[in-house]
Amino acid sequence: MPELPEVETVVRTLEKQIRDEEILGVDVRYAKMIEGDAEEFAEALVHEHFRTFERRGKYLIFRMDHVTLVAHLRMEGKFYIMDDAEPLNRHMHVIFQLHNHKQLRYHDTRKFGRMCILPLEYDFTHYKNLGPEPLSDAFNADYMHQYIKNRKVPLKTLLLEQEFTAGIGNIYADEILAASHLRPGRSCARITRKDEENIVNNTKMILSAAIAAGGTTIRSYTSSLGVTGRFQLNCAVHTKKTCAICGSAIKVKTIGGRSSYYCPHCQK
DNA sequence: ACACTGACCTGCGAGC
DNA sequence: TGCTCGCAGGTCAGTG
Repeated sequence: MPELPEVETVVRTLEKQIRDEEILGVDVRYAKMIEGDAEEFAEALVHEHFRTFERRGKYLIFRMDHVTLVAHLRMEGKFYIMDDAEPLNRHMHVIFQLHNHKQLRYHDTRKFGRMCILPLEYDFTHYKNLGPEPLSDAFNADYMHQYIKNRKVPLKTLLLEQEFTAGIGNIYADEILAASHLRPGRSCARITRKDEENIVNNTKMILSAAIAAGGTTIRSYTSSLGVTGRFQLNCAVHTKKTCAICGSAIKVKTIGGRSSYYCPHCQK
């Protein structure tokens, strides 16, 4: 379940670990992981160096010398940096050979993650119709007000729409709505201007707190644990049994096809 | 244009 | 104990 804060942590951690490292070879062990031709993917990356590290929504973006490498972890994707003498397991699907017997390994139990190659100068501003970054000034109450005009989807569904804002997943969507005292099933057509401001402000607060918390794990990073970041920091409602504020039993409801946790007392 | 559903995958836990 | 079944969830194609 890596969402924006986790992806940000992974990108910053990898930057520390493999910046300017050269790829000597690429072994794609599960071809469907690659969008496009897996052999061309591998060939395009040989002798390329990891130059800069960016994130757009939940996408990891590595600018190399002549191409851009893009990766999406989906639910369970993880990068590991390991010695090439370490045995591979059956969930390691893409292996990047580096110098000094080092390897960058992509691990994904459910094989949902994807990677692809794009041109070096590719502009990700409108990639896959992604909306504004939630931590940017472009994501504000005015923008939200405009966006939800003529819409009536549940707030939970709205927050998960990457076209609305890029990077929020199931866990943080629940947390943002809990902090905003709004139920996930509430229609976006039935909220006030003040609610819009609360949602925007709480989104920024919760995501930046999560990034700050994830960032602290960089120091304790060890290759055997994978480059993951700290997941699910101090959730108020997600997967909780009782509300930390009022003690009410947390309810679970499927909204937009996803389990949504909320406090029936604190959220209206 | 909008809204909703199923497919993609595998591991795990509940229930029988 | 061993089996089946449903669930987990990000994204996209397909349908209404």
